[in-house]
Amino acid sequence: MALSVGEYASDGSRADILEAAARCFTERGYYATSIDDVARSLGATKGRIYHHYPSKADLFADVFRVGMDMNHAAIESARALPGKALDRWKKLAFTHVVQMIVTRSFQKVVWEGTEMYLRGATTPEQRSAFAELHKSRSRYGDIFRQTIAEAKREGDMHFSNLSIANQLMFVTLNSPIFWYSPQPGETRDDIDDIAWQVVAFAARGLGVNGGDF
Amino acid sequence: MALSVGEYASDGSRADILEAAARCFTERGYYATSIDDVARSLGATKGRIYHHYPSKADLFADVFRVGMDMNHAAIESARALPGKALDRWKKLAFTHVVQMIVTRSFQKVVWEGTEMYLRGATTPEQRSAFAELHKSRSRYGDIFRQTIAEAKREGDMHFSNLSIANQLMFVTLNSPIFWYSPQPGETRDDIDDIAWQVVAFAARGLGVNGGDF
DNA sequence: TTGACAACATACCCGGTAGTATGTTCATCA
DNA sequence: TGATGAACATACTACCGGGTATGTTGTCAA
Repeated sequence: MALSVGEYASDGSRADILEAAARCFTERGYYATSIDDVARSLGATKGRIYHHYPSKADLFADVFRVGMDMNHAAIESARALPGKALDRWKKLAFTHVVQMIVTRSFQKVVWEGTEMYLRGATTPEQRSAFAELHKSRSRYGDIFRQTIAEAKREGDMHFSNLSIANQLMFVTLNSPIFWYSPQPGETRDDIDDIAWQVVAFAARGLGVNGGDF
Repeated sequence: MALSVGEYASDGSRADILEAAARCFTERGYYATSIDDVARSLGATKGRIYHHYPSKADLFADVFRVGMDMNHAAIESARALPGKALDRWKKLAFTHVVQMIVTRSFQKVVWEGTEMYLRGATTPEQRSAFAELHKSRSRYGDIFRQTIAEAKREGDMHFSNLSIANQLMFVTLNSPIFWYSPQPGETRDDIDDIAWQVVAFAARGLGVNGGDF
């Protein structure tokens, strides 16, 4: 079950800042977003943000952290589901895609933060904080990776190279952060329908037989 | 057949600048890349770059343009191939993926440029130049979109929503720009093998029967 | 030989932005 | 009720980076 941002902020006042920051970073990216932009979108000034966060990078990292925490929490119940790995994967994948859609801002920050870390675009001080976040993201990714490896051993998936298959799966499941935009009058069922199409594409891509479910 | 960057630069001297700019923009992104960075990676100074390009945005746009021109040229021979749409798509998709791998720097700029245009992060002056580039990219995308639509009519593909399927296909075929990195001692065959795995994933995702080819 | 221009390098300006130092207001509690 | 500190706003500084203005060097043509 998805929780609100407030549940992951260290206090209530930070929640608003986090959401505003997530929106700004998503729309313009890290470097093109100024602290004044975030403050303006809150109807406030820099003072408010610097009172809660020591630097722009720390604010960004906190959005990253909350995004990952929400992801871990969302798949918690599906992680240890008994039965076939394929069924567990379907549940995990669907939950993940819905999460990409409904918490899109935070997930784009997770994406950008990961890219920043991987290309080493961080100062030494921030590097350790980013390393921790990246480990959290790796643990999350490994859950999926191990699940599809198991599903392959059980004969329910057919792909040749695990690493490549894993990359293709993730890029597919993550892709709504790039192309999804909320439509007026859209219901939860509409989102579920989109999510299933994404999961179906990934499932077939991974070599699941009769992938239309 | 892929041509070198020099073929697309308006003169020889610009080619080096374009390649250096593509590398820098790819590694750090548009905003985090300074003109001095590009100049330094050339062993030169700003003067050289501003002698050939009026602004940073124009340089970026030219990298974008060259990237798209290379893509159009690469699929030229496969565009009007006779026979089934599915076979045409396989050729197009494979060519595209190889292109993403071997011209990775330029393609990441195309990606970022498209995102910048779509979220309107451009000044009014640049907007018209970017609009032209975006149209070029749309024409390119439509070739694939029409091909999979035709393949579906011919009963060789099975997906529910064309727009979503198209997005998922493209994000899959483009994904090497995010996760591929050249390995020491890698041959053209190795790259072809990776490309086929990507195409196979996309083909199965689009509902091609017996997608292992 | 010289003048003219391309192809740069150097030196400088200036706006924007991260970060800081210093108010100001309000609630809480001894 | 006065003192204290949290939660901000305001005012300021320092620096970085895009862009420009001005040298400098080599080449080539007349």
